[in-house]
Amino acid sequence: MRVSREKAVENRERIVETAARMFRENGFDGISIDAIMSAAGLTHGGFYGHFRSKDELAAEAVARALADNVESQRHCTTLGDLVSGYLSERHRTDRANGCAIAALGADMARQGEGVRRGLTAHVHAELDRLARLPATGTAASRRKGAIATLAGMVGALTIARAVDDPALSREILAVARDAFGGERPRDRRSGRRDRKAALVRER
Amino acid sequence: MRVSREKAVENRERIVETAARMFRENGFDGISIDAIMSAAGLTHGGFYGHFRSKDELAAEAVARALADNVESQRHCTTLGDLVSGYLSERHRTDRANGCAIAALGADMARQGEGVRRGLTAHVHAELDRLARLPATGTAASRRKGAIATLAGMVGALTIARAVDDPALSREILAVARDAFGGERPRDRRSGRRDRKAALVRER
DNA sequence: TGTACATCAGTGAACGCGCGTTCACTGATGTAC
DNA sequence: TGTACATCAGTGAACGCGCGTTCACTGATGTAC
Repeated sequence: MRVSREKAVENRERIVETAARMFRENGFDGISIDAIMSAAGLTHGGFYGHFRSKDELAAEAVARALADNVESQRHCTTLGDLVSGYLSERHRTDRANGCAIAALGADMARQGEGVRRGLTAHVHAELDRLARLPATGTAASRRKGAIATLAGMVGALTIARAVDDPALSREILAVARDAFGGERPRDRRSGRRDRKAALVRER
Repeated sequence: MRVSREKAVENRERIVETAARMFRENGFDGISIDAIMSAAGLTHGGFYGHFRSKDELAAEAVARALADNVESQRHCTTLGDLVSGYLSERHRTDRANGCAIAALGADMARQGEGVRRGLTAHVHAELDRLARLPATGTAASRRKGAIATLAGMVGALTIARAVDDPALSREILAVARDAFGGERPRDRRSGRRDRKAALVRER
């Protein structure tokens, strides 16, 4: 049964949103077109009216997921806020709505052109954003800091999720929050650079 | 046709080794039992004489891969050596023989008990090892450093592999090498803490 | 040590299932008059 | 504005394929005498 053009656009939108969540939760190979379409309230047969292949949907879904990630970090005004949110227990648990890099990780490298292009653009943008947050330092040093911070966040979240031991998982998140500039709730006042410097000095 | 007990043990061994490489290269879902058995020089029918399921092989293969990772890092006497090797272009390219955490990343969290238990044990051991490498610092600060270093290495390698832009990929590896204590070939003499401190100071 | 037989590692066909994809069809929407 | 018809978004059955897994069979190995 035909549906209004407006409704069709909404349906397509809902498929992409649903896929963006389900791919992050289950991985690219862990979820079928049928399951995505069902979750979007449609049947699988209509899929190819919207997309040429599962790969094409994957590319759009990853782009959407990454755009949502940027949007949900928009309220963070300091690096500390951003890192604390990223390395929170909540983010560890909520894979479906969290960072697509950490959720799809190594599988990204095995995906098609579309997915990888979207990811690359996002990494460029995210590094620019992270480099703009600190108030001090040269452009070069801030870029280096941005790369180290992004790598640390993605790695810590990936390991914290993979590990089977809740105490170790919590420890990894807490230490990484500290090391990569996150602020603890009770301690919002002190700046990031102090704690980071302190950690390094301790070594 | 039957085969000597000795040969059967060798065959099983070869299946695990082959799987350890192929899973890292292609992901858990990206490679079939048939493909693994063929690569090991056998036919798929014999598989269930050695393992109860693909999951069971995955658990053994991951354990093997992680043990190989430890073995191949045994010659590293300084943190700098270890980090430089981990964040090298060679390691980025050679997924099949590299770090299993970076190669299987987010998929680990979606695997069964066996895989995750093996990974958890490895992370504990690897953190202990990393914490023993620096000559100075308290036990607590060295453990924190170990966690930050492991997270940074895994994240940097994951992103460097996923990204579509060779220049960005190289930059991420180079900066992470610097930030997480790797030493550049031309500069082996200066210790890790100096450069790390320098980077932080710049900020 | 040699012989006869039981064992069992490996083979290849087969099974059932779920997947990505295709397609004839339906019926509400959009359009031409 | 109302009517008749063309369009096409969505449906559900079907296709072909590859997967994990099973199984009857083979023939070399291991063992009992």
